[in-house]
Amino acid sequence: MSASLKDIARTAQVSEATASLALNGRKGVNEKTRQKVLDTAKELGYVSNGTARSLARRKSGLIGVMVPNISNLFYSNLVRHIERSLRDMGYKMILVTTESNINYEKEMIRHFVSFRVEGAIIYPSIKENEKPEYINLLMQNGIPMVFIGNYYPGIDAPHVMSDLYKGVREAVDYLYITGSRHFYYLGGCKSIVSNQLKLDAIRDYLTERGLEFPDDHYLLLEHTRYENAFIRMDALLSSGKEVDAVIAADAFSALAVYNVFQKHGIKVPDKASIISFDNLLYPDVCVTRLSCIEQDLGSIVNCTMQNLQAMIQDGSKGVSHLSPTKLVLRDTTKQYLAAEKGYAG
Amino acid sequence: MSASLKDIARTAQVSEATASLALNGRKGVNEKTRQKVLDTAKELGYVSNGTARSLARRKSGLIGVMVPNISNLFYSNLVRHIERSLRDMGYKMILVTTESNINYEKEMIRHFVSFRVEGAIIYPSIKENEKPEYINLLMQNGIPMVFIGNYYPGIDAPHVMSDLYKGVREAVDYLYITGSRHFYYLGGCKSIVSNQLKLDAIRDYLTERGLEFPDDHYLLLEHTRYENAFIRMDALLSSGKEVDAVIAADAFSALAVYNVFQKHGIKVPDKASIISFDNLLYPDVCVTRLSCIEQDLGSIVNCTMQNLQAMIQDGSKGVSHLSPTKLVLRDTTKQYLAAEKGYAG
DNA sequence: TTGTAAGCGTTATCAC
DNA sequence: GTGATAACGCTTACAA
Repeated sequence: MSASLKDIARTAQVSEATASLALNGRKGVNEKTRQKVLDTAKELGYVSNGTARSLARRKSGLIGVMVPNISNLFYSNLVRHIERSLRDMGYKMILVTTESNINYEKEMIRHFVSFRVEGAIIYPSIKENEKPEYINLLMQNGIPMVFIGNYYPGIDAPHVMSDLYKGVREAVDYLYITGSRHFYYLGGCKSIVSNQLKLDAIRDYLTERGLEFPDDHYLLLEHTRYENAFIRMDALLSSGKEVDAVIAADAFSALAVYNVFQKHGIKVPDKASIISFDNLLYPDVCVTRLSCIEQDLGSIVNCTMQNLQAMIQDGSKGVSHLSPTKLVLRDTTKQYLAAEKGYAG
Repeated sequence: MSASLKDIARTAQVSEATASLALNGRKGVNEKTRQKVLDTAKELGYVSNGTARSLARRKSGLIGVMVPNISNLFYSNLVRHIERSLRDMGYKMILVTTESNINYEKEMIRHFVSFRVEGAIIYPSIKENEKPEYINLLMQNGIPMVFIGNYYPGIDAPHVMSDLYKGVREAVDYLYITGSRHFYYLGGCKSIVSNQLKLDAIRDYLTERGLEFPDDHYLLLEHTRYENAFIRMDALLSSGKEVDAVIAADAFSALAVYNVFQKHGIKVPDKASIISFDNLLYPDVCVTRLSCIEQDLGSIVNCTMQNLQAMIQDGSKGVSHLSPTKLVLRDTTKQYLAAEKGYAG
């Protein structure tokens, strides 16, 4: 069906070996023969068989990238950054998604191993993942991996992510200074490290100020999305609870919160403030211009890549890294002190 | 480094052949030997080498999927649908993006061929693509392909996409009936079929009604996104042009248009209507609840998959299909006649 | 039921 | 510079 090296060799009247050398631009082959080989290759529409090459070279030129899904702007932007780096580095990407399903995640790890990726970048998202040891399959097969955005405790691999604890503390500090006292957090399961870090940051800060952060101020969102957030928040306000600060794990739930405040006649930011994560939606298309904790995808990806490259080349262990976040203040937080603290608008 | 079939064979004291048969669940192998093989495989942490398997079987189990990018909700949703189907069908997906760069697109086609994908699903996005023949590389290598969402004229492959012409006509009809006379279209380059279809639909309808649709009523957006749309629209209104109907190629530019109308004190939908494509953003998080032409991703993907499967199995040619769109009326169009025409809110 | 051996399409190590 | 030839790790006739 498709032309093989053998076909080229036969047509160009050289051995397969020379044909291979010529096609791979190796030195030590007569310029004329090279030209002949290249010409017949083009003529026959030859495309080298990557499968066979991977096998022979014991190198696939592939990097596995695993994210929960790509219909989420955060992940898709992350992937875009990764893809660009990978292109620059001369790798091809194998992108897979897990839908936060542990069986898919396991399957995809095997997929990576099966195709002998040279490295793996993994965004972990399985909650209550008691035994994430299946991840070790990579290392057992000599495949370097780095966690991005999050990590599974107990797995001996470096992680590169935002300094969420610090970022949330900074946000809580700003909210506290501007008068908020009744804090709520809307987000995912705390068995996931990133959520735990955010909760800890809130609780620690408030505790230091002699305030409480009761368990029921943590609204667990199964899918941290609009409807769910709206319903939970609406119920909360209808029950008469006082709430003047909400930190939401994503923009859609934050906007849901805003709409609920509107519905209940609570002025934002006068009576209540909202801070969300990420800064990926055009602020001007939204019902309100959200204040948010922006993550530096570029730096996260850069650091991940450096790690991975070092691990692949030197066989080094790699080193975890926390990337600073940036508090972006817009219309869902009070303006008080904004200038002095140096927060960007 | 990683255990191979040979290792298993040696440890389990059988030949490689039997080990292979056992691992692949083939019949004709003693239950005891099978168990022994399976056990040692698990023990050694064996993962079969997909590269070698592809080579030996002359089948990769891979389907190539190519989209312009994944940071766009339309594409990422499309991919999510595709991925699910592929999983059900037992294929693995190789997802690549082109950033609408013709060199990347060519490179990725070769990538597909190189790894001998069993089929390819391609969302074409290169404008002014004079010579899209490089796409034929797939067919030349016996790889069935189907265009999704759009197509390159002149390439002999089926396409599955929305019936954009009909969808836009329906929208224009609604706008006309509700009083609009000065139509504008904001979107991508008309060298791309999908844009051409939309423009034709508008022009044809208006011509039939004895109205004009001058060339400068088509605002070409390089990247059909917020800022660009805002600037163009703002300039237009500032120049004093009358505009009472805008069809925008995506939600972000539609929302930009809305903001521009607001800025100029033009009431939407009283004085001007806006209809965008896609229905992927929660309407309630936006500055206004957009009316839109919704595409049926599910049906597009289903049809694509059926085509591809038939082409792979029977070697059939595949057949193009246009999937109906749905006009969703919300707050950027007048309510007149909405009920009678049976349009959903 | 099991083993032998010939591929699959490359690359890499040698001689020549 | 070039050409045999042996890997690479698996599948699959065909024998045994």
